[in-house]
Amino acid sequence: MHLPSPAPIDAPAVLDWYDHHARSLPWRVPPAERARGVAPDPYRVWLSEVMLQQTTVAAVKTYFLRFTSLWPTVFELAAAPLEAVLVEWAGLGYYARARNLHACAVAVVRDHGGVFPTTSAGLQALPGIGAYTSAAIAAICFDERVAVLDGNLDRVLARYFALAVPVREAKEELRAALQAAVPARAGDFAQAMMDLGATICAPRTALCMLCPIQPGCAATAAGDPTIYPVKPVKAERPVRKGHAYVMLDSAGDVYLQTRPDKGLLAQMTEVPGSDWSAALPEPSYPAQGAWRHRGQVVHIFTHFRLELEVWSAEVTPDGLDGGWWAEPGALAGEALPTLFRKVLAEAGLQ
DNA sequence: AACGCGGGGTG
DNA sequence: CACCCAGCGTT
Repeated sequence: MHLPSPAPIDAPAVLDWYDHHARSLPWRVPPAERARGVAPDPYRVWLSEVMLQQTTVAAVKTYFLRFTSLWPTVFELAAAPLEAVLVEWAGLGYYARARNLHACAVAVVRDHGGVFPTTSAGLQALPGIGAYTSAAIAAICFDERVAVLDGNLDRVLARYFALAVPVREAKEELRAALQAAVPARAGDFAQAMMDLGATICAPRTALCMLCPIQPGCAATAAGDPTIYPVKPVKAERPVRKGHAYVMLDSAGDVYLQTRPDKGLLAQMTEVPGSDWSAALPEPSYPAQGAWRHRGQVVHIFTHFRLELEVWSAEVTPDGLDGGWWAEPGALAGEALPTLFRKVLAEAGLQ
């Protein structure tokens, strides 16, 4: 429909390129070892894939090493308290992933004897594993011949086919075109295509002279590949404003509490604050004290910009309920998202 | 099908 | 600044 009688993707050329130029990554089995029969550990592949959802390789590396050091197998991760997983995940974002990660580990141990399912369909039934992640694990670990389609591939394929509409409107056509190209070395092919997107066919640059599928690329033939993928119309980012209250007791400990079970930053740790709204509310201090305005923290979420006024005071802890007092030196061990680490820093802590 | 959901790297 | 990243679950 949207694809003009495309040239098939040259999988042998892609694999040959991968054999020489694969990125070395902590969770990856290099192609030479894979050829000798070394199989990737599904636990490590799964963990890396969940961390890599909407997250860059550079950001994931340290978290991956930390997690695999603390919890080398799915059994240790399943036995860990959810709170410990959230603490370690803090800073990586999209915290539903951490809750689903733990739930998935528990399910694999409880329902599958600690062995991950070996098909994309079986994997997709687990928490936090969707179309992309199930395909990626099945291909990389078990060479299931399934199309592995992520954001990198959206871009590579949109260029290869000079796709005239936003990717969302042609997703299944792209999937079918990719599926038709998947070779027996399905795992290496999937990783090769993603490496291609990350290192050659990058968002702002396209090093077409190095690309193994340049001969069939419609965008290169037409001129400038970087005009693809066509962007959908973008929504404006609204501003929300609010207050954050950093309370200290006479010992210098800071008052923390847990956010609600659902919504933004669910179940993570915070300092008390106001609602966030388009107009800045009047301050409403949660306890008596000599409140001082410490400054403003600006934090960009995907769908809005947040401006928080940061206040601090030494208070008498009357009427406070549900939270706890933390020593400033122990804040690293709290499940604090980056937003609230900025707030605490603005108030002079950590 | 559209939306909510973090944070950091990059140009 | 804007853009985008090895997406998923909910509605």
